[in-house]
Amino acid sequence: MLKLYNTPKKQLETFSPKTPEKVTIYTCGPTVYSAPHIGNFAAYIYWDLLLRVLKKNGFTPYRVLNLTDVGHLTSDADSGEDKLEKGAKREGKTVWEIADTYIDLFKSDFKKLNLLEPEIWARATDYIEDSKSLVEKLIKNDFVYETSDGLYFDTSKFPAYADFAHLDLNHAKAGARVKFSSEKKNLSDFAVWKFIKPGENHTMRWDFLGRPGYPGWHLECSTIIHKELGEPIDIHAGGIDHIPVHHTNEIAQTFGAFKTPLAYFWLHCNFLTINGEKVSKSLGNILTLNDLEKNDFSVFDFKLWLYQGHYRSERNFTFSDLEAAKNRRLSWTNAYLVSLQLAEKAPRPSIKTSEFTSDLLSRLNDDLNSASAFALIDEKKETLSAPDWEYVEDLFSLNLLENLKSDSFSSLEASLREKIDARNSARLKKDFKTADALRDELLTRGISLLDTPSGTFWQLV
RNA sequence: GGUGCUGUGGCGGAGUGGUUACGCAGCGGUCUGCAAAACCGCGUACACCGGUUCAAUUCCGGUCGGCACCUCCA
Repeated sequence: MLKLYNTPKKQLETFSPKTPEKVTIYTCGPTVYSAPHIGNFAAYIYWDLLLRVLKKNGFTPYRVLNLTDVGHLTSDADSGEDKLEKGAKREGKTVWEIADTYIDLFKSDFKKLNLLEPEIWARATDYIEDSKSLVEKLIKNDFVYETSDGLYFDTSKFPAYADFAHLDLNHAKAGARVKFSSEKKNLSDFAVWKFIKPGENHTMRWDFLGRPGYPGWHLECSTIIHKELGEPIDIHAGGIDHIPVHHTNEIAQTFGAFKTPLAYFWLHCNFLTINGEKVSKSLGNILTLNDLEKNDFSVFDFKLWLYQGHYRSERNFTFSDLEAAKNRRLSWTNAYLVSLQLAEKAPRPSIKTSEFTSDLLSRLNDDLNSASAFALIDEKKETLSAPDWEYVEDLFSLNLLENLKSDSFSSLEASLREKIDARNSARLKKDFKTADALRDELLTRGISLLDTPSGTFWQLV
């Protein structure tokens, strides 16, 4: 029985989807205007575990991941510059080129991490017509009003507006740090569509209501969910930062247009800090997957590091902690290799399998408690069979055998076995010089030997 | 200022009203021809002050920290 923490309810709830054969999931995707960093990927790594746990529970996830390639202003107050326009200016490219570049980069990093591909990659600009018709519904239902710079959602017409995030609108400090449009009726009102004024330079533009404009940044999620999944969906997931504004506004739009809730379950992951500071460009502490690799880490070390904690806890990234994760991962790799070598002749009893795997899954079913699941792996790692390790890989996709490089296990095993047998017969003859020479030779290839009462095994250094 | 989260041994990090995970690092030991990144063992932690209770790290209140969001963000 899978239990998940449902943000608006502030408690764990048993997950049961409308249709187990098609669990509808929407995970908020990136704005594609600059290189994705490890903080961005933390979210997708956590949600990947969610998908894999759902599968092991017999569900079939159907997931949409959006790519925001338009209309994302530099400020939630619907003022400021469009981020893509800004990126284009910075790099001397068109906004369309910027979007393509960073979508490609995002997808290739996504693949590098071995994350499950969504059923649908949804580019916001592919849904402009649908977005327009959603706005038309909002107009028809009398939820929007017009100002000089766009169409705004009147949040006072949605009585439950503050409920989702438990907002205290009366105490919100009006314009404390954000200057807001004086034409707005309520502080929390937000743009669903922005007008492009004559002379204003905005490359991405669409005609709507007889004038040029572009969609507000909350709009695409409501639109895409309506078009591809049909609300209410089973799970809507995203970063913790989206609770008070973005998700609150999505819910308002969907209610205004369709009079229905948006999702049954809302999952939010916490943020990463790096060396105790928030990840931000201005602090200059952005790290990409590439930076990890340049420092001699695998992206899977990062994945393991993340899963050592919980998705709802804030995590502080340091390279020395990543080192600890790397060492842990190597020890799992070696335990896995020993189980494979045993499987060649005397496999470990398979009775362990069902017990271990069900225990592992039940720990994950407790709100994706991967840290607890990892503790179980460590406790049992000396007794796990090769199928047990496959199960671990199914869930966490840590690519434990990554460092075998191009060699497959069985070809490597065959070639190493010859050397190992030669060394052991030298040892029997007390020819330790030859035996040690063979051991040293393997060591230079990154292989260490493990002599045990039940035979000699090889491992990676 | 508002809102939310949080304070666990050297570091990281789960969890629990009473049997005190797990990892990394460290130390000690075992196996071994010698070794070992292999195995075993060790450290006796839960910010502080009250309260509830037979019993609190775990519940409640307060104090003092830390962080995040309210600015684009996952």
